[in-house]
Order: sequence, then C-alpha cells, then structure tokens
Amino acid sequence: MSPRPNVSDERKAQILNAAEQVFNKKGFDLARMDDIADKTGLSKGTLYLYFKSKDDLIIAILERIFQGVFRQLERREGDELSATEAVSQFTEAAIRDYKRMLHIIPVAYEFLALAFRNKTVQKALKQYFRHYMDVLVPMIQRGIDSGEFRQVDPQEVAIAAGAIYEGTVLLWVYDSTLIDMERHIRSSIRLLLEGIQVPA
Amino acid sequence: MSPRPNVSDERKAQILNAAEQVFNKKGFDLARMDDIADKTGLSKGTLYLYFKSKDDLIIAILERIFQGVFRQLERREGDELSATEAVSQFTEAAIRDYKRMLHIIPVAYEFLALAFRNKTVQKALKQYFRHYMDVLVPMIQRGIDSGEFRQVDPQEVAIAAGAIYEGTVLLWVYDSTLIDMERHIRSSIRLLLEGIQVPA
DNA sequence: ATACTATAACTGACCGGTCAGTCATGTATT
DNA sequence: AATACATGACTGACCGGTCAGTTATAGTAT
Repeated sequence: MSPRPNVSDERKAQILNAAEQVFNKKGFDLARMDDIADKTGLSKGTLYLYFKSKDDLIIAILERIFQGVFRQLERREGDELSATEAVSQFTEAAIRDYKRMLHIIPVAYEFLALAFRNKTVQKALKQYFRHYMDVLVPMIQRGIDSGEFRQVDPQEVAIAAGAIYEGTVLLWVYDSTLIDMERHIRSSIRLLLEGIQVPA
Repeated sequence: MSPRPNVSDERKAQILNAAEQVFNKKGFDLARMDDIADKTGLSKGTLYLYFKSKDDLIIAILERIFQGVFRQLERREGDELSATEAVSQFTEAAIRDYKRMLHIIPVAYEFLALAFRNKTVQKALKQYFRHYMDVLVPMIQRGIDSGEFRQVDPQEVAIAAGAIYEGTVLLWVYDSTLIDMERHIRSSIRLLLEGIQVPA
C-alpha cells in the first residue's frame, strides 16, 4: 500500500478552482503562479507537482468548461413537444448554462481572442458550434415539416438564434444595467419565433 | 522657423498602424515594443517619444477605433424611408463597419475581457451601446407609430437586433467556414423584421 | 555656394524589476 | 526505513522603459 493516501484528484480540482478564480480576476497574463498558490493554500512548488506549466493549467481549465457545456448540449429531449416549445425549452437550458457560466466570462473572452492565434482553440470552438447546430437545426426542420413554421431555411434560423444567445451575453458585458440577460434572450427568441410561425 | 518639419502626426499614425498589426498578431502581452519598433522601421526609443507607455499605445488604438464607429453611428439619415427600410439601411451600415473592423477583432475581444477589470473600458463600451440604442429605438418606435410594425417594445427589438449584429460576428469567430457574416446578419435581421411587421 | 548653428528627430545599449519554473530539503504516513 | 507529499528560496531569461549620444534638416552667415 501507499505510505500516504492518494490526494491527486482532490489537489487537481482544488488547484483548478483557485486558478479559475485568479484567471478571472486578473486575466491569464497578470495571474501569477504565486497568486494561485496563495489561493489554494499550497506552495508554488506543489502546483508543479500536479500541472507541469502555467499553460497546462489554462488548458485544463478550458477543457473542464467545455466538458460541462457538451454534457448540457447532448441532453436532447422534447421530441414530443411542438417545435416552438422545443426551441423555448432549449432556450431555457441555454439561459441556465449562461447563468452558470457567468463567473468565467472574462476568461471566455480572452479565450476568444486566443482563437485567432491557436489552432486547438479554433477546433474546440468549431466543435462547440457544430454541436449546437446539430441540435437546433433538426428542431426547426421538424417545425417546418409539421406546418408549424413557414418555409424558412432552418440553418439560417438556427444561426439567428445562436447569434441572439451569444450576442445578448455580449450586450450584457457592454452594459449590464441596460441588459437583463435572461429576459432579453427570452424576448428576442420570442420575436424570432413569432416571425417564422405560420399564422393560426 | 523649425529646423525640421513636424512629423508628429504622421509618426503617431505610423506607429499606431504597426502596433495594431502586432497586437492583432500576438495579443497585447506577447507583443513586444521591439516588434512594433521593427515594424515601423523606427527604434524603440522613438516609440516612447510619441507614446509614453505600452498601455498608452493600446488606449490610443482603441480610441481611434471607437471614434470611427461613433462617426458612423452619428450619420443619421433616412427619415423619409419606411421603418423597415431604415432598419435595413442601418444594418447595411453596420455590416460595412464590421467588415472594416475585421482585422482588429482579436484585439477587440481582449478588450472585452478587460472590461471586467477596468472602469474606463466599461464606460467606453456602455457609451458605445447607448449611442447605438439612441439611433435604433426611435427608428423602431416610428415604425410602430406609423402602423408598419406591431405593438412591440421598441427597446426589446433594438436589443434583439444588436444581439444579432454582435452575436453573428461571434459565431463567425467560432466557425468562419459555416458563417457568412454579411449574409447571416442580413437574413437574421430579415427574420426579426418579418416577425414584427403587421401583415399587409 | 559653402560653412555653421540650433534643435527636432532618432538611436540602441543598458538597467532593473518581474516571474515561471527548479530543486535541495523537510515532513507525515505506513 | 521507505515513500509520497510538500515547501519556498533561488535562478535566469525576459522585456518595458530610459537616456546619453548621434544624425538630419531648416535657417543663417559668410
């Protein structure tokens, strides 16, 4: 048996949590390994027992975030609902996601800037977006087939919806006093849906 | 008379152009003052004759960008058009703006991340967004008053449109092969407008 | 024309602070 | 004793910013 219990997983999570907070507060570059060490209550040397570099730490954080988002996206449901209701439920799930992720938004935008310079990041974003489209496009297509929606291009509608989700978060960053993320995502999607519904 | 002609304005522009390129390519922190100096063909010392720090340089770049956008926003026209046409023209202007700004998008996202940590940046963004709303909300209100649009909340519609503009750019960053910025901004705004128009 | 002067424009070696990453040493557990 | 875990002082590369010195040019004097 080991002379000491294996604490590797706890330590890693503990370090990632601290690092996430520090990165959010200061940004990648201004975040010091010493800051993260202080936050965990461990020493800097110990960080390097569990992560071999600062980059390694960042990558691990981003992976953890994307894993969460993918899990959420993959939970498809509501095939028995009307297309409007299905999109609305999807929207509610998206809102829950965004609210859960509010605290890592600063890192997320730094990550976006990085996308222009890093192939791996580009791939992750592309994959995330395709996932999203794979869920939403068929949902809209079903609405068209059932006569609930007009003859629109389902991909264009899905892109409009995606733009509304992501864009509302951005507007909220611009001015959080004027934008209520939850309310405005909901109202914008409602306007979009009303535009494609076949009048009763 | 001066022993040498004043080249201050040309130099500043020259340095800002070079800095913009380098910041876009490497990001703010990885960009070296020496890189910028090399790009201009001037020496590092000369940069400091015109800008007192690296921060000063990035601030000047962002100011230049915002000035351009404000100039665009303030050019109101089209009071004699239908509201739909006015919004469409505004959209075309926005598309032109975005296309013109494509090359500084990486810096823009770094700037957004900064918004969470910097009051000045927060103020600039807020101002930008208010400007935008000040133009678009009355445009939509006019459509409602004239009976062209349904009784919707004009602010909600303006926010939806703003989210579409900004969000489409973001989706394009995610996957530039799937998103045609110009086409998808246009189609999404069209869907939105169709949703608020009073049926003929 | 030529030489001289004043000064704006420019240069680049250098300084000093910073910080990611290392490692010799120590401690707790079995 | 053996092993896993932990420490924090230390190192050295790096880079923003400085400044003593150099160069170019417009005007002036001869």
